[in-house]
This record gives sequence, structure tokens and C-alpha cells, in this order.
Amino acid sequence: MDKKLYITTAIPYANGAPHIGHALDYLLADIWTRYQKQNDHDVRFQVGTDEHGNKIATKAIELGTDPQSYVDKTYVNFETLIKKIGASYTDFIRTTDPHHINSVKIIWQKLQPYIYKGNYEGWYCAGCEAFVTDKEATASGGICADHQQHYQKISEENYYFKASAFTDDIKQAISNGDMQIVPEFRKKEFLELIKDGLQDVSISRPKKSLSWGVPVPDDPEQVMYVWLDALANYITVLGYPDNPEWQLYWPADIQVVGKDILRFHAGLWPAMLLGLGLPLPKKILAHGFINVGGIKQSKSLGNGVDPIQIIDEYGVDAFRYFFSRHIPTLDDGDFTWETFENAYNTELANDLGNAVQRVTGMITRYQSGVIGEIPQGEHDMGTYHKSMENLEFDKAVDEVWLMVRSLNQYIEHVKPWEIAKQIGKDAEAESHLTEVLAYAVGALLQIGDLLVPFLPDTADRIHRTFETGRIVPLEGVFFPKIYKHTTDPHTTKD
RNA sequence: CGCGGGGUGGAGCAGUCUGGUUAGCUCGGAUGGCUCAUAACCAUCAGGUCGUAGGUUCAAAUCCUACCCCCGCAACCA
Repeated sequence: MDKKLYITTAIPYANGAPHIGHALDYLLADIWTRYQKQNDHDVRFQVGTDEHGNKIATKAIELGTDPQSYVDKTYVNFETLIKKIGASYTDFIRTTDPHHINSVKIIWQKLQPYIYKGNYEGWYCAGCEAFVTDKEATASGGICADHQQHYQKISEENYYFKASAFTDDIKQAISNGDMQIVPEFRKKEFLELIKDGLQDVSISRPKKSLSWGVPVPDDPEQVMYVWLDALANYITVLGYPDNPEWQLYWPADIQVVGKDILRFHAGLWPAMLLGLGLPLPKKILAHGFINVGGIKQSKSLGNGVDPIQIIDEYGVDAFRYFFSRHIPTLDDGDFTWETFENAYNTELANDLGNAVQRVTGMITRYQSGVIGEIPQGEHDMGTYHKSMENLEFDKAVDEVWLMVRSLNQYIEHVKPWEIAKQIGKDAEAESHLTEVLAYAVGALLQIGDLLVPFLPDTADRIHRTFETGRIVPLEGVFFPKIYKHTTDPHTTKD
């Protein structure tokens, strides 16, 4: 058996609507997973939801229910999105799973040598029953917008995790690449951030101010705060510590996170792992944010884009296509309905869809659907694989489209329809035509192979159409034109 | 001097580390060709002071200096 691989995604807070940022996590992880599986690796792929905390408890009370019943409903929103994207995950963890809760307690105990009691001081809103960051307090002028009251500076006793103890080890692991941070500039950014050392982190709250969470072992007055509970999911989902199977998968090969939470995954989380005596993840992939028309998505602006809507209107492969190719894997990207639809119509419909269509059309028309001997596609895939290894998925897809274009050029160049006219006049025309069309099919099949990680449905359709040596007609065309957010140029010209 | 990223034809980007053929690609625009195909495809053309000002060099988008502008971050925000 080949080495077992493991990839993780961040677990979103179950209170809230899934948005495009979450979708990106799942998509990137899924592309990598499918790519590795295509190369015969065993891949475990985790997704999940973070289900503890005050916001959930408060919301549940508001709705006249209890927190557990509430999250039992809301986590489904994420599960729906994940499935809709076609993410081939193997594990869905919820932080309210009994096994997770038990494991977190054990983890707490194992980390005992690095846990101490201290005072947490910060701006607190009695209405929210929660602390806000200094930044937030300053931005709002010291007044909570929801409750129209001043934040109070209060301090309370809770437990701290001595992350600072691991500063040097973590710095070293990052610098020497044992724990690789991708992209490189994020690595620099993070090393700069921790140059004066990691800060110790508050990992619990008094029970009176945080009711919904994992109880701290041996201290009924304290409940675990988010970090330890949530981050631990990456190993508890594998069965840590009681099911030894976790050792087959840990350390993770890649942990996919958004750039905003890189610091927790590159600092606190590795510190926890070192405290447990566990190896660090091999690679952390920090992707960027998706703006809309150059503007940050926000609830107050109401300019958020719903991934479900995109998938429902254009299909899952169209979604996967745009977000893998037109959103840079390692940097911020931009979405507008216009650019999305344009990419769909020109690249998926005109370039790829039409190429498949014209090849199947000619084979059906000239050769009654018989393809004959299909040669291996001969395009050099070095750049593609290199881009995949570097986690630059956008560049890998670019490479595939180079092939699509050159196939269209090839067809234009050899003009199969001209050759067809020579049949009966020229003795070699028939075999020449067969050869040309089979070559085109070979190219399409190679394109299909390369699209497996990105557009699984499309790849599958291409294979089914051609692989038997005889055209298998499929219902409908590949990527029919869609004009929902832009105008059809052919209806406005009159 | 807080840290990081960036400013290249209408839009989005590559090229900068390792200076050197006519600054490359996609979309958009114009013209032409073709007709197998989803009024698709193919070809050609138009369009750029490579943020600004200096400097180094036979030669700079690419190296050096100064400055301007934009974006993100500035730690418990799940």
C-alpha cells in the first residue's frame, strides 16, 4: 500500500450561512484529493463544523431551543454545500461528537504541563456576554452596536496555554520547511508576526460566561474556549488518541485554511501538537479571499455571493472551473457574475464544449461513430504536474486550456471536412481522415484525464463518450450557453 | 521609518530573483477566413511613457536610491 495521505479543511462555525470562502476550502482540498487518488494514493479528507460557543447558545435560546438541537439543524447547511461542490471527503467531524469531546478532555490533560491559570483582560459587552477585540472596541467607539452600551474593561480568571514555550521549535520548523507554509509570502508574514515570540493563549472561560462548550477536566468552574476544542478536530477525527489508526494519517500532508486563520494554524496549533509530542503538519495552504467586483464581501453591504446559487444556475463543474482557474489558488481573487458568465460561455462552452461537439459530430457523420485505434495524447504534461505539486491549481488549468486551444487549431489546420470530400476520389483519404479524428480523440481523452481533479463530471462524460472506440452519444451538449447575468450578444444586435 | 503584497495596452495577469531577440498570455474591440461544431472555430490587426524622478550599464519592466499611490495585516476576530 502506498503512503496514506491526509488533507484537512477549516471547520466553520455552525452558526451562520455557508459562503464562498468556505466553498473555496472544500474545493481546493477536493482538487488535491482527486489528483492524489488519480495517482493511486489513499487519501483521507476531513471536513466538519465547530459547534460550541456563546453565539450558538444565545441563538438557540432566542429560537426557544437548546444548543444541541440547534446545531443538529445548522450543521446540515454546511454538509449540503460540501456535497453540492462534489467534495469527496471521507470524514465529517462535528465538535459536539462524543468522541471528539472525550478526546479533547484527554488532550487537555496531556497538555497539563503547559497549562496555567491567569487573568484574561479585555473589553466585554454584558449584552453579548462576550469579549471583543481591542480593534473592534476601538472601531465601534467603545459602544456595542447590538446593545447600545459601553464595553467594560473586565478581567476574569481562566486557563492559559503556554504556546510561547514552543516559539523556537515552530520558527525552526517553518524556516527549514518541515512545516511548509504556502505561499511563500505568507510564510514571511507569519515569521515576522512571531519574531518576538508566540503569545500564550487563553483556552478557557468561567462557566458563567461560557456555558456551551467542553468542560475543563477537574475544574467544574471552567469551560474550554474555542481554540483547543476546535483545532483538536484535525486529530480527533482520525481517532486520536484511542484508535491507533490515526497514526496512519497524521501528520497531515496539507491543511487548507483561509489567510485570516493562518496564524492559529501556524502558531497555536503546532504548539499544541508539540505539547502532545506529535509531529507537525507537512504543509499549510493559506488561500486568499474572494472579493466581489473588487470589494470585500460583507454582511453589512449584503454583497455576498451564494455558492449554492452559482451551482444551481450553472452546474457544479462550472463552479469548480471558475474558482479553480480564475481565482488564484494562493492569492486573493475577484468574482462578478459578468466575469463568471463570460468565462463559462467563452471557455467552457466555446473552447472545450464545442471542441468535444465538433469531434463527435464529425466522427458520427463521416464514420458512423467508429473512432478506430485511439493514439495516446502526446502533450507534455510537465508544467501541469509541476503546478499541481506547487498547489498552483489555476496554472494547471491554464495548461489544460492550452491543450484545448491547440486541439482547435489542429482541427482548423488539417480540415477534416476537406478530407471527407476526397473520399472516393483519393484512395488514402479515408484512412487519413480516421487517423486525424482519432488523434483529436486522443487529445480529448488526455484533456479528460487532466480534468479529473477539477471537473470530475465533465472528465467522466468525455471518457464515456470516446473511450470505447465508438462514439457513445450523451444527452445534451457540454456546457450550453447561458445568459443570465449578461446579455446574449446575438439577441441585441438587431 | 510597524509588517507584508502590489502598481505592465480597456479589464485581469505573466515576465523582475539569474539585466540583452520585435514586453508575452487570456478576456474585450476591429477585420478577414472557414463551415465539422454550442451564430462556434481559426488567422491577422489596433492598443502599453512597464507608478514617478534620478542613478549604474554597451544594454533595465528587470539592478541601486528617493518618492507617490493602492491593498491586506497589526495577535485570541470561531
